Amino acid sequence: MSEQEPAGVSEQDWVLHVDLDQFIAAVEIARRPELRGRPVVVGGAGDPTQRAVVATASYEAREFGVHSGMPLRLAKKKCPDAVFLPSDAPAYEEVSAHVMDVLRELPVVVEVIGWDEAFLGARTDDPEALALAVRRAVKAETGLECSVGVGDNKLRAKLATGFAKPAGVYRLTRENWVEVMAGRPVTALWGIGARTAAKLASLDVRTVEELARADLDVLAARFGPAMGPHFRQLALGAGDTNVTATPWVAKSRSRETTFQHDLTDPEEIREQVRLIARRVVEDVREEGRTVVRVVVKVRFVPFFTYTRGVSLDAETMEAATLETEVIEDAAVAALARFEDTRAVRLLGVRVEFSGE
DNA sequence: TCTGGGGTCCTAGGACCC
DNA sequence: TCTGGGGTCCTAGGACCC
Repeated sequence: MSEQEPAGVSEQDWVLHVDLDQFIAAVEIARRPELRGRPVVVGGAGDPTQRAVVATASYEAREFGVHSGMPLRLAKKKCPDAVFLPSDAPAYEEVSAHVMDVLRELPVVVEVIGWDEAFLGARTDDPEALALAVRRAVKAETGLECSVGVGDNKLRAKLATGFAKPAGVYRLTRENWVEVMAGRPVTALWGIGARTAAKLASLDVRTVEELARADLDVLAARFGPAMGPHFRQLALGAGDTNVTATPWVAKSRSRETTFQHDLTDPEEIREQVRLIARRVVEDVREEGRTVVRVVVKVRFVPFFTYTRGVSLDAETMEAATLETEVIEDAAVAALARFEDTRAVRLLGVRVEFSGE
């Protein structure tokens, strides 16, 4: 008893990544139990004849090849018997907030990174036990299943969750990184998508292992001084370990609309931009932040997307915080910088805030 | 695969300055 | 006016993520 307890000697810092399983579909099924076991597809207004895409498909719908980002029309073709539901953002936000509160009850630092995802920072000698405690608490308090990745940094924890799904726990660290990841395609990494993968393939780099061995100068020449070396770091499994509970502050806020029918009348296009600008102003009015720039996005038929922006001078900025019309006028001024007369399928307005 | 909506970060090129 | 070299800021586009 005289010996001092070697407190903390066997403990180390861990990053856990929690991801709710088929979150949006799960929320819908929770409030309509009769949907359990059926293919459920949530997205847009819930009408598969409209221009919209899948937000989330239930596991049953995924069996038919339906997945996030797929046009509803195509989802309907692949799975005619699926139940199509409209996306109900406020409902998901509410459930999400509840889940995050449950996580904050645990002895961890919670960093929210999306509706259905969070990193947890913890000091423990048994991260799997903690992960199971997370799963039990979320299930008990919200009825939702989640998967938990255990890692020695954020990248590995995030990727581990993919192997944990559904409703499981998986550990990915420097110990098993090579064994698990080396042979996988580079798109398995968080931050490398199809475009980058295609460019890498032209350098004869296709797997994680090949990227880890790739020449730094070649990568830098192809992808720039920051991204090139960054990609190789990803392939080595290197990543940030800092989990912070500091609330996220948006740098910009936007709204955009894809029209069911293309717009061709310039007057109507201006009116729609004003309407969208007003919606953005409503979103941000309460926050009282200084808007420094207003950017309009136009997607012409068939799918050419451009942006034009106007920066506000000091005087206008001051007025903008008080007068919604100032933002509207700025948006119309930005729109006027487009010279195209092609039909428009999407309009968007984004406001950027000052750095303070 | 006729391709949503809301965000972030990086890069390239031009303007401008010394 | 045949014309360097650097630094910084701004803008638009691209890529990625959920």
